[in-house]
Amino acid sequence: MAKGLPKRSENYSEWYNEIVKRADLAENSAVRGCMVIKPYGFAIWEKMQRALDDMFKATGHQNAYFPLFVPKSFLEKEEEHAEGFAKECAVVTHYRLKSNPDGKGLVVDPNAKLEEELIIRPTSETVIWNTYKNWIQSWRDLPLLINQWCNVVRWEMRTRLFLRTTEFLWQEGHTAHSNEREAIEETERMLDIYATFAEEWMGVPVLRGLKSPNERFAGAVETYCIEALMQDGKALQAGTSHFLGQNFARVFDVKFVNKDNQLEYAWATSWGVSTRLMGALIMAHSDDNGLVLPPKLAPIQVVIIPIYKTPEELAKVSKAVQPIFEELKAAGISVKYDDSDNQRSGWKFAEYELKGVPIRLALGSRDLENGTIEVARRDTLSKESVTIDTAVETVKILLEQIQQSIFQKALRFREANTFRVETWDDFKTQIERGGFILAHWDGTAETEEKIKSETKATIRCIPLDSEEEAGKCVYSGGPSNMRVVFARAY
RNA sequence: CGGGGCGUAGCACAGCCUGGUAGUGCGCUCGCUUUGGGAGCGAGAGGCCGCAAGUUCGAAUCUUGCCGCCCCGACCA
Repeated sequence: MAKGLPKRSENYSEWYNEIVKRADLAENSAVRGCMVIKPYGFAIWEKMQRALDDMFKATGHQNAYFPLFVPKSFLEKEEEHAEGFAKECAVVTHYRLKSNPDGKGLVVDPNAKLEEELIIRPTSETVIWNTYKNWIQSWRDLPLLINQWCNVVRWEMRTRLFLRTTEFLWQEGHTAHSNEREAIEETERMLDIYATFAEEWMGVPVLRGLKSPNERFAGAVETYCIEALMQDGKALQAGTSHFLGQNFARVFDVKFVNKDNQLEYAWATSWGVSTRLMGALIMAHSDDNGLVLPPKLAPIQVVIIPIYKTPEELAKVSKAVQPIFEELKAAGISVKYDDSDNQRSGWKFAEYELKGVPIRLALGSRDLENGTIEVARRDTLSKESVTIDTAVETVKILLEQIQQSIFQKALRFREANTFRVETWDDFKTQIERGGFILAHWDGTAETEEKIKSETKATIRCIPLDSEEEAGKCVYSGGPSNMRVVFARAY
């Protein structure tokens, strides 16, 4: 176990915080609720960005950039949207400071009050649809498939590194379509991309589903989401894709002439994932030794550590390492040879485990004699010695295996922690133990609200693949034709 | 905004109750010995004890006020 790291099973949130800190991912900044993402953490985020961006481009999307500031009048336009975000907006009211006439420092210059307040974007639907008005005239302008990578600000009461920060990084896609069917297809396509990314890149299995009306994005007709289960039994919403209908087109007057020469409002979608994915990644796989990274997202996939006593010995080891290092690099594998002499090898072992590096190779004089090298995998902590000439091949196979294996492990965990529950008593007992609960729900907001206030459990989603099944609501006993997923969530 | 807790070296903390030389561990610097799972010994550097006022011969310690941070709720990607 990593020295000084709290045990995952004893205090999950402390464990989480320590992993974030000790693995050099991020830290709280001096600015309230904001975080500093450190280079190692950012390198992981960049890998996520690149993979997602490639998927967006492959489905015809283009990147663009829209303003940070949203005039208050924009935000007001769509009523539900405005109401949903009003409580968490940072507002710019002035544009100038001046020296404090009563002493040191600066004060807001009262003469520099803005005529209209500017909101720092909590999301960009309004600025973007205000722009789309000028971009869309004809059905030939559609579909318009735009994404932007940016930061947003939501003034949350309580924050947690990566999971909920006042400012966070994300991508938000905003598309416009000429008809409803195509917009819904887009919404589902993007959800699918998110699910694929979560499972194949992050190794995090997700449920795909619809949000209940209560949990829907403010201003959306339908919100699709992917939900992941963390190791402490709590759910994490990992991505959302919204079908916005014509709501934003209507309030921003985005009309186009269709093929029948009729004026029509455009149909909208929006979808996003954020740096919260970093939190999901950490919580889904890591253990008492630190972070566990899927090879596809690891900034360093293989670390090579020399074991030596004297400089001469190091020189010999380095010479033996060199061809392996080059070959791995040539194979497109990100490899680091850590021959720094300010730490001992045992310290390095622990350090790279803490940082989640998937594979460690260790080579010492004993190996030189035997023509072997030690290969250790981070996910299982198992070690084996292989002959030096098979090392590169072993690494290639192992990287694949680890990627699969951590996904399978997370999947088994989710399966073992998903429960079909029939009675309210069982529900209350099970929710305390964590996990996903599949239960019948009468479909009313009242029941949903009562369950939430009595147990802190929310409907995470109505799974897309769930089958019709007659049953009785676990709370009210009312009729239900489908099970929904309940859990406590981050 | 309610309820708890904490501000002392780069980091983690003790000391405060009962006022009197500023401490410990980690980290850092130097030296020697070590080196196949977070090395050992020795020597050293490093402090406006959160800020301000008060009580006192004397305050890290007592009193009051302020500021900041963390945890638990309400809010949430």
